[in-house]
Amino acid sequence: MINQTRTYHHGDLRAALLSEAAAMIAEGGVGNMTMRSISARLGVSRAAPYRHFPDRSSLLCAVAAAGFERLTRRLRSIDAAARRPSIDRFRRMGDEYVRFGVENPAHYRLMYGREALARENVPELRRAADDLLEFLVDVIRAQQRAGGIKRQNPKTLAYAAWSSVHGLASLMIEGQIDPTVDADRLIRQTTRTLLDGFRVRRRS
Amino acid sequence: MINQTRTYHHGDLRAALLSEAAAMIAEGGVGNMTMRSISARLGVSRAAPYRHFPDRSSLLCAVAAAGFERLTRRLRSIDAAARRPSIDRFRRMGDEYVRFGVENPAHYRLMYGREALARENVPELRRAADDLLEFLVDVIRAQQRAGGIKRQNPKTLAYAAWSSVHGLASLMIEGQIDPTVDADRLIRQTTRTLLDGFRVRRRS
DNA sequence: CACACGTGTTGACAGCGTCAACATCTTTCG
DNA sequence: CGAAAGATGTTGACGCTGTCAACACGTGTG
Repeated sequence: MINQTRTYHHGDLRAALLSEAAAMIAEGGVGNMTMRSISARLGVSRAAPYRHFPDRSSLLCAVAAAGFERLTRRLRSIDAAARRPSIDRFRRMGDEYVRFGVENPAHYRLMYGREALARENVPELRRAADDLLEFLVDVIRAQQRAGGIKRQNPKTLAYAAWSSVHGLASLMIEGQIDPTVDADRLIRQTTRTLLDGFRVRRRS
Repeated sequence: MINQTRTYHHGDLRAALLSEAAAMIAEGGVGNMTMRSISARLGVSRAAPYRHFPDRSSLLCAVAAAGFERLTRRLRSIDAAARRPSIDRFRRMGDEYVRFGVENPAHYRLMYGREALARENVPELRRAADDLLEFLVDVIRAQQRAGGIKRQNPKTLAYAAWSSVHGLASLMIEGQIDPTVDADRLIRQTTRTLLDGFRVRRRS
């Protein structure tokens, strides 16, 4: 609005679409972003977005991929904060994962939802999700080397950890958790229990 | 007055809608069930379903609730199979939960998805999901009495268990799991790791 | 300078959920 | 027994959607 120089060409419509789509989704869910409404908000005609994304699904996929990248970066920053792998830091990464979901419910839903029908055909999204898993596996390998968690196939353990935090985030987002329970406490206790299962087994 | 199952014009349109909707969702996902297409398949006009459900969302909610009931029944049947709570049977309930999701991906998605916008306004659905949680808590209490798992707030443990199996089911359904890994094996290992975290803590 | 190409616009179409008005069938009850 | 009441199904219409074809404009390249 400050600088709205009226030009026939928008300037960088593609980037504007990505950012505006994310904003609209955060405001009112995925259904809030229609091709017509986002065009109107950006001051272009309803067909203009189709010059940058073949269809609505593709735009959503790109937003979802950006979400995966943001999540991975956030987890990575925790991992990088300390120099040696501590088991507690691993647990706090789990907390952080869940918090990301709870803080960005609509975006998180989109990342894992089936809204993006063509997800198989969008390598960008596939790679973003794969990067997250790969990062998880790396962290687990480091923890195993440090002797903090049991020596099982790290990928299998990564899936187990991912399942736990993703499941908790999903349940919280979808309103399946009793609102009277303390959310932060539940998150912490869940990651603790998860970690207990990851520790080196002390056979009875 | 509320004489719900009486055959007037169609026969039992309400029941037919529920069953046909479930079938269409299983065939092609939630988006495959449109009010117009389901009407056509049942040989009624496009507005007829509105005599039984106020809108599409409500019909979906009812189908979702039926899914929760079916899932709970399935888990309950495992629990009832043996007379005393065994820790392995608890684990196998987790396997069964994940299998239900994988076998009914579209239905499972609907149960936990936001497709049903009015879910808060549909007590039937709320209660069906609550029943599932309640059943989980009961099972965990029994296991605690039998001394198999640690004595922590059973509801907290139930949420942790639910998170794990729901998360794994969700990841598998959404295609986030490397297709080269053996699914059954992954499920078993995940529920094992989960259970390790539930066992009585043997402090180092 | 011409021309091609990337980008934005307009008009149009079929499909959707949903409502109001109307039609038909069943039940109720005087 | 018959009429009124109510439940159930139909039709027409509206505004919304995603998307395409045809057209218009600006810009960079030869």
